[in-house]
Amino acid sequence: MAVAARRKFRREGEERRRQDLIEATLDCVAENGLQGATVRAIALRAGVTAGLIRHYFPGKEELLQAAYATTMGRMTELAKTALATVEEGPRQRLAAFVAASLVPPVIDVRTFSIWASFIGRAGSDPALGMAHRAGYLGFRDEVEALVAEVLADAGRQASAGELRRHAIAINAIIDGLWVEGCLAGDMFANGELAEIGIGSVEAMLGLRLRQGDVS
Amino acid sequence: MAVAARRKFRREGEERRRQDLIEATLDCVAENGLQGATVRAIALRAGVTAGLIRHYFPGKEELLQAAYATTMGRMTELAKTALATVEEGPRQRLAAFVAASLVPPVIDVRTFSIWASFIGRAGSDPALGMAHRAGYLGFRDEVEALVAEVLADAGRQASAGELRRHAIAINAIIDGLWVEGCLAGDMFANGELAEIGIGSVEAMLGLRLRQGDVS
DNA sequence: GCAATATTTATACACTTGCATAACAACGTC
DNA sequence: GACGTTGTTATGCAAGTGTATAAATATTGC
Repeated sequence: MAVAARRKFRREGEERRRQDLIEATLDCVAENGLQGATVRAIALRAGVTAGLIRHYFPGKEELLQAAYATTMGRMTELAKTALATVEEGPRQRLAAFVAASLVPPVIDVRTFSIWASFIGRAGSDPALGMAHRAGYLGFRDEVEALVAEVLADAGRQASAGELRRHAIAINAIIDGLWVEGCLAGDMFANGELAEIGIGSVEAMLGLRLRQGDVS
Repeated sequence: MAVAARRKFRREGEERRRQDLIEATLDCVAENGLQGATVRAIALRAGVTAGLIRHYFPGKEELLQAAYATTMGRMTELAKTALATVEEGPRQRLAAFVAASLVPPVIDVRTFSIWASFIGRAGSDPALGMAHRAGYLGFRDEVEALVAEVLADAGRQASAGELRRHAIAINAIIDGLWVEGCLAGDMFANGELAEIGIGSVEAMLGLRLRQGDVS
């Protein structure tokens, strides 16, 4: 009688397994929302059995939190990278920042699905709400600092209130274009969203960000 | 021996019950996401028993679709109402449109939670994706028509491409401010978002929308 | 090779899920 | 007031849920 053969397995490093589980979780969420992120579906995707999840996380809830924190971290990291790679003047840096936020890999359905799935519960889940707020404010402060540099570079002076308003508005247009780009990327030509984003920021600040660009 | 007394009930009209069930569904989704929208939770909130749901809808899926359609309809209806109530010139109408989108009841956590919960699955669920696209394009067309009127009123002429870009950008800033307002309304003063929105649109179009407003 | 360890699998359990069905009672009609 | 219609409740079921626990095996150090 063939005794049911036990499944072969390999022991992976702790950090590696954690990461795999988180990635599998994000895949599940992206495809079928939080509903689709069941321990069994996650385990299947990670190539392990369901029980293992509880060896690395106290429970499913903690795994989801870790997964959300991971995506948040990735998004802000991408934005900061875009900032760090441009060494030219403030205007080019702001333009690069806006543009980077409006092309892949920041524009991405998968990321958007995950973001929406989690953020939908930010209203009722205080922890999620705080996490979003922190991320948003961090992003906005970045924008505000950038705007301040740009205006200073142009020899203009802005009050704290003006700076704040500019940061809010610029942040909003990036967010709005990001959402649309993620949801209906095929409706826009390559680079069109970045173009519109930069153009809008220029209009709002009343100065050009791209030097050689005559249009 | 007290035989378990059967629950008293009233027969409501068909349309009334449908609407109640949809409303209960939206409440559940708003509070706990799609996960929270179980037939039992919905029924409890609607004041009926779970089985009744299947008397009015083929299944839970159809109830969710109906609920989503309802919110979509409400949002576009609110926008159109804002448009219809202003009879003055094109500029005032555009300003009113923007402002109406950035104050309650359009700015509302509950609506946002519902929107996010559903839209998160637009990437994988074709029906949802199409529904969003239709709604978005409808909204954008409205904006585009409005912008065309405004520019004409200002004696300016714009190519189709310019109009399209303006519509996309204005739509984006409304969306972006809407998201932030819903998620963190307490961070903004009353009317601040509307103010920022209108100001941004003015900057993008290069003309003022509010006549008497000297700031 | 061999034992010790703890990662991983397998199984079980209590609970929830959506749905099917049958019993019931509220309402309109005569 | 009796009566049939059907909106509504109650109950049951199979599948799926997260978690707890024990058994098994891959890996490490000797």
